[in-house]
Amino acid sequence: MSDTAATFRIGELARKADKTVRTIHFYEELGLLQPASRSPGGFRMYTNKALDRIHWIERLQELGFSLTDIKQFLADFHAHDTGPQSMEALRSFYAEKLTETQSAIARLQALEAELNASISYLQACGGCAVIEPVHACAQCDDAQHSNSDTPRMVATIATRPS
Amino acid sequence: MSDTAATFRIGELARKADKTVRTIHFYEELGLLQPASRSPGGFRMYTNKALDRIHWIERLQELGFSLTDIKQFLADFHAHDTGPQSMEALRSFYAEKLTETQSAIARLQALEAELNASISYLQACGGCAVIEPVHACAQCDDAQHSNSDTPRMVATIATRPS
DNA sequence: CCAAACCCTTACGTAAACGTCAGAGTTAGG
DNA sequence: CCTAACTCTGACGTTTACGTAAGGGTTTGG
Repeated sequence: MSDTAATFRIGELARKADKTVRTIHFYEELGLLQPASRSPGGFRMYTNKALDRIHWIERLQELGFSLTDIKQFLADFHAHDTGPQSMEALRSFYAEKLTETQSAIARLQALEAELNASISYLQACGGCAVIEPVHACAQCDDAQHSNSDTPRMVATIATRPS
Repeated sequence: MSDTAATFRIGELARKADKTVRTIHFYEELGLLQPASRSPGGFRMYTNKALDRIHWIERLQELGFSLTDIKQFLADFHAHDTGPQSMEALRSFYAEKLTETQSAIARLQALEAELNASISYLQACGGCAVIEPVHACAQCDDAQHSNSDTPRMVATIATRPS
């Protein structure tokens, strides 16, 4: 939690958070972030809490939430009467995303494996003497890449745009 | 690689690929997928190769490619004169995405850890007797969750929308 | 040969997450 | 007090990946 209750204007917040001013305006339009106060002239004034909030939003976006998901959650969160109820809402919100995150990881790892297989298969193409365009590769049975089948991610593309 | 050179119309392809007809039209507009032929009356006719191609597109989308990225790659791929050159393009294309995939996995794993920490911290809130709204939780120092600091993803939100 | 089910092309619509003016007011430094 | 730099509130523009609808032809089973 960033301390020091100093307040600053939107431009500085934008710099600190590495967002554009427009983005911060936009978050406010969605109800995701309010300035701590306004200057006499009407400028939005923020504290470091706003920074934390923005980082939190970033995290949730990385987890695959849309901004309106987040807005929706914030509404739910504050709709409860007691702290424990709100916290339980937060917990189940996170719990749900945890399982989604885990399956996302699994999917990416599967893709990683496919990429690795494809890459090592393709490595052998470097030593190939074929001078024809790539369609010829469809019938390739060069001993170079002998052991395994052609990976799907290679086989599929080495054919003319059908 | 799906075999049997039977050809079918776009509706069947859509069913097999679990896409809408519009999506397949759209892929064609982008140059990602051409029908193998047209019926006398002008209907698009496809073979199972189209299915493979669609699956390939799906994979790349999961890897974070936009459809225009894919279009761009296909252009590059076919722009080479020899098979080995094209294959090298494919290899470096995949190699680049491999590292991105790996860091994506790392990021998600970090998020997974944060979620786990937050969830187990929040578990303790169930036994809390506070009846006030959630802002009271900001000063919580209940012995329930004694050991660790409040996780960032909890601390940030347990404060009023500032 | 007839109708239901499909498909064609053309073209405008949509949601998300901002980008980009425009015209006017506000602050901070000198 | 003046000016450069910043901010304000609209409000329309942009990209991606399709959705949806219109006004037609095409296929195929009976």
